[in-house]
Amino acid sequence: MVTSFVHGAGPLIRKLERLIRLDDDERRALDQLPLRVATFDPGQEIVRQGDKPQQCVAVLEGFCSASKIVGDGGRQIVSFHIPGDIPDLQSLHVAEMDVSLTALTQTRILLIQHEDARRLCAQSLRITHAFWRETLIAGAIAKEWVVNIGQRDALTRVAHLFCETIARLDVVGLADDYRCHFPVTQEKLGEAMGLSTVHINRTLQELRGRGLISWERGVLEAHRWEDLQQVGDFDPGYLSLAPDWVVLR
Amino acid sequence: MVTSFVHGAGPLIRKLERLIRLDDDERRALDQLPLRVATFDPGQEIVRQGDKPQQCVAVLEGFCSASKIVGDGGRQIVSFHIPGDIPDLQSLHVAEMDVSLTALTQTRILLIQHEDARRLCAQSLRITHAFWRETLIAGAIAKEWVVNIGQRDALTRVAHLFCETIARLDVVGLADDYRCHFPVTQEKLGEAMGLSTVHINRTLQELRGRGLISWERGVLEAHRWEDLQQVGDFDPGYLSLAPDWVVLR
DNA sequence: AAGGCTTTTTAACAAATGTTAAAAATGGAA
DNA sequence: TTCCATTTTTAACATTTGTTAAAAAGCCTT
Repeated sequence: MVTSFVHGAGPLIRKLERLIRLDDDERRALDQLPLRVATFDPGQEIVRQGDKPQQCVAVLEGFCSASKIVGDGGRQIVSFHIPGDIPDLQSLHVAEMDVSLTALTQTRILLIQHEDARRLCAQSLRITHAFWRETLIAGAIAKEWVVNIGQRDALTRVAHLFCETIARLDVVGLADDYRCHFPVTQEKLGEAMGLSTVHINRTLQELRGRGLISWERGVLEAHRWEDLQQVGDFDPGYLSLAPDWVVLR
Repeated sequence: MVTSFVHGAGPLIRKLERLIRLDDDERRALDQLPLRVATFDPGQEIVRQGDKPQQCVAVLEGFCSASKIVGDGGRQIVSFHIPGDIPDLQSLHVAEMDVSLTALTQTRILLIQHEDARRLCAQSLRITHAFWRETLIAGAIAKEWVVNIGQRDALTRVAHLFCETIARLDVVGLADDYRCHFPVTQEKLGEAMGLSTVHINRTLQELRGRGLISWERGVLEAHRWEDLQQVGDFDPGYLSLAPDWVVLR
């Protein structure tokens, strides 16, 4: 892992400001954070299940997955992470990583020492709430994944994931006209959806055959967003937070 | 819904002290909370998906489920809640309830006004962290449910849920020698596991036939805990937090 | 004890998805 | 360009799980 010190809290500040308003003091505190950046190649593990990390990571560029290994050797991807996500914020409170984070593409990661994150929390209740809100969104997405895998057939399930992905990327400006980067193999998609690679392939052909999507060379496009939402039984409500003035005055 | 004012922050204080240490000021603040208790009959909805509640609930007695409805009318239970849980704490930050909470048994619920919870957070960083930690455990359980439903076959899946339930009830002193109340119909169990009632029944017979469990009149017992853990591919790590001194000094 | 509702169990069959293996296509690296 | 590895696609078949319906058992109320 190659890391370098940087003075670039910009992306982190923008991230937190999507979660909650920050005042000048808070922005200044974030700006003074000693941050490092690390780069990972596709397939590299960023953090491993069972690790006891002393830092959190924020995705600057690239895509990652969070996965757990089961007894028989299978792997379940429990979330995909996109730029702006802080996928292991829970490591501030949980002793051992319950998932592995793996880079799906060339990925740039911001490293935030736990110590620094805790100092920030102690200094600013609002930043604490922002962190908490980040983990709540992750929890809401996880619950929706339970529903998706537990109740929906393969076609609906995959359509739902595509909708979720486009919706989340849109928030950070990475989806343009229902078109986004989605650099995942069909095998990975299967691991995320609890489906075999072969069945994923069948399902994709059906979605393409219905003219709902195209997905080539890692670029996903929804051709008829409304219809895709309907086929995917997708309602984006679970992705959004209450306005921060409800929480903090 | 019948409610009555009470002066009984005791259970709430004990709950939070399982999450983080509290000092006298914090205990006093909790003690002064204007709390109400509500009672629900089996099958009654405590909070409904889409609601915008002004309060959180803490389970004092009884069992509840959190579920989401899907487009075709199906229902997925995304979590079971036991005494000590605060199942809708996320409503402090999320505008609309993303799940419905339903009483599975006669249930006593403590109501905490959002306003009061927010004041507590503003007064005590430690209580904020305690709340955050509660939601993180819920998130960890949700991720494990994704794994359970996505990767494990029916037998393993149900065995895993039984292990999780016994382990969680044990923490609050409600499991004795791997024996606990688990007042759920096979239909509900199916909704939780993404399996049909019929298949749940087949699976239970297999578990009983192997002498791993008994489950009669709502009382679940693991006869050979180690073996049940193994069949259920259960590792309780995801249920526990870092000691609080790691987080706050 | 009888009646009626809910829950569990059984059975036969249907459908969705998994498995294995191989062929075709794709994309880098030399 | 060619080669090699990875990924996607196809095919045939196996297995798990779902569906429907009805019977049996359990449980609450009268």
